[in-house]
Amino acid sequence: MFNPMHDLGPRLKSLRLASDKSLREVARSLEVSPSFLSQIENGKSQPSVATLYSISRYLGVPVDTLFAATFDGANSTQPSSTEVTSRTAIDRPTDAWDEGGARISLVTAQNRSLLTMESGVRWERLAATQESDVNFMEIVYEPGAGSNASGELVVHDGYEYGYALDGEIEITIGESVLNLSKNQSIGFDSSIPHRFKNTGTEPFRGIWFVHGCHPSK
Amino acid sequence: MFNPMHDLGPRLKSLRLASDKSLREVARSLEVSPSFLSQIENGKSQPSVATLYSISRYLGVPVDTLFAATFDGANSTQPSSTEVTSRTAIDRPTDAWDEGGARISLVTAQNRSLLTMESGVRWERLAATQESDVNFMEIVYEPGAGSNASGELVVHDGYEYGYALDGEIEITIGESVLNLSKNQSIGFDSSIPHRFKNTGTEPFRGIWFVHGCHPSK
DNA sequence: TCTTACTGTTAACTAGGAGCGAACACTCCG
DNA sequence: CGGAGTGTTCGCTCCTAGTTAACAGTAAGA
Repeated sequence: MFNPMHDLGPRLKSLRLASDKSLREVARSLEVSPSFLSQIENGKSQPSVATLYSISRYLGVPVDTLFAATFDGANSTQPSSTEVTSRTAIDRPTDAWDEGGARISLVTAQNRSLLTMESGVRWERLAATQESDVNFMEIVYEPGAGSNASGELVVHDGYEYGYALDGEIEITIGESVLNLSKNQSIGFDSSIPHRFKNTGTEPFRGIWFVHGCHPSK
Repeated sequence: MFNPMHDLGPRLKSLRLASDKSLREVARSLEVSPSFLSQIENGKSQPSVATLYSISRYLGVPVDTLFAATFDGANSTQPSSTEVTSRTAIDRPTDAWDEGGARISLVTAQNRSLLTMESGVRWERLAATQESDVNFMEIVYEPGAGSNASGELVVHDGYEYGYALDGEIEITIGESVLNLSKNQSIGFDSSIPHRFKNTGTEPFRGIWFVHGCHPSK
């Protein structure tokens, strides 16, 4: 299980050193004891929320940046050890449909192109334009359904954007696992290994936008 | 002395309510007792840093936005607490917001950046990623509102994609005038002169995706 | 009406750790 | 040799994070 705190102390320490402040100096300003500050920096103790807040404010750093994997920070989540998946199923939505070719494309619920996967995942194309490396679609994940059966993470070029219409879905991106629920939206760099899984009891429905951004094309 | 925590509970509560979750449901997911969560929400108790972190991650909100006064300084991470801007008119949504810069960006109804135009048009940013020429947003056109007051057609680079959530909107693209209504979607080449206008009696709400595709950047 | 299953809230309690002071070992300077 | 910095560790106290249990209220059946 991932612990967001395991790196907090060292980060605080390096921040303090970077601003060239002594431990006692900081302690005095924050009205805590030097010993306690030391314990925090060495992970031997953990501050209360109020203390953490005052420390981070003193150091001029948003609290979120102090956590190991902040989902909205500019953190360097690397592909690292994650192996790339097999291409049996369709990893890249961009490959899913033939080119549309229209300059304008209006789609109703009735005339959508439908793509059903065996795993309880459905994609319905929401627009068919000339752009080949773009996919605008409604996706449905039945309860228990996941990006791919094996549960591996997926990597591809470009960016991905989603908006949740109904239900809830668990999204794993790099180190972070987060839940997207109704009216929430997300955007992320698809080169970070990711996976979706509906862990709930009702179907998840969302508007999805995936584009490959290959300027050379 | 200013206490950053004095408003934390209510904020958590409103966020939970907004995502339509029961107190017990959240408590179960976070593996804390419902009673404790209630105490936190009512300011009768304060969470540990770890608990606060898991709560905020569960609700999809950066920790910093939970504090009453996010400190000033150039390094405030996120759009955080809905900043309201008002500008005369912006033709190209791509120019609307500053760069977000995150590789992953989760946005809830509460922490969206909001952009209000006087003409009854509202844009709420749904994701702030590193991509500069991309905009993923929820747009609202009040009855009678149009792309711009004068009713001129707009031209810009790239493509535009939309999905109608509520209401109906009249879209003029080149020679064609078409109506987009609930659950319908559209995609078109933005270099064709276009214009939106809500000719109905109820507000139009939609998910919009605009990208400029300027490889030269 | 009387259950059953939710909702959120409060009281009483406990165990663990937030935070302290004091002593520690070290370096640099006069 | 002081003294004045630096950061670290030990042992303790007391507060509070987090618990269980009971509470009151509402909505849906039977």
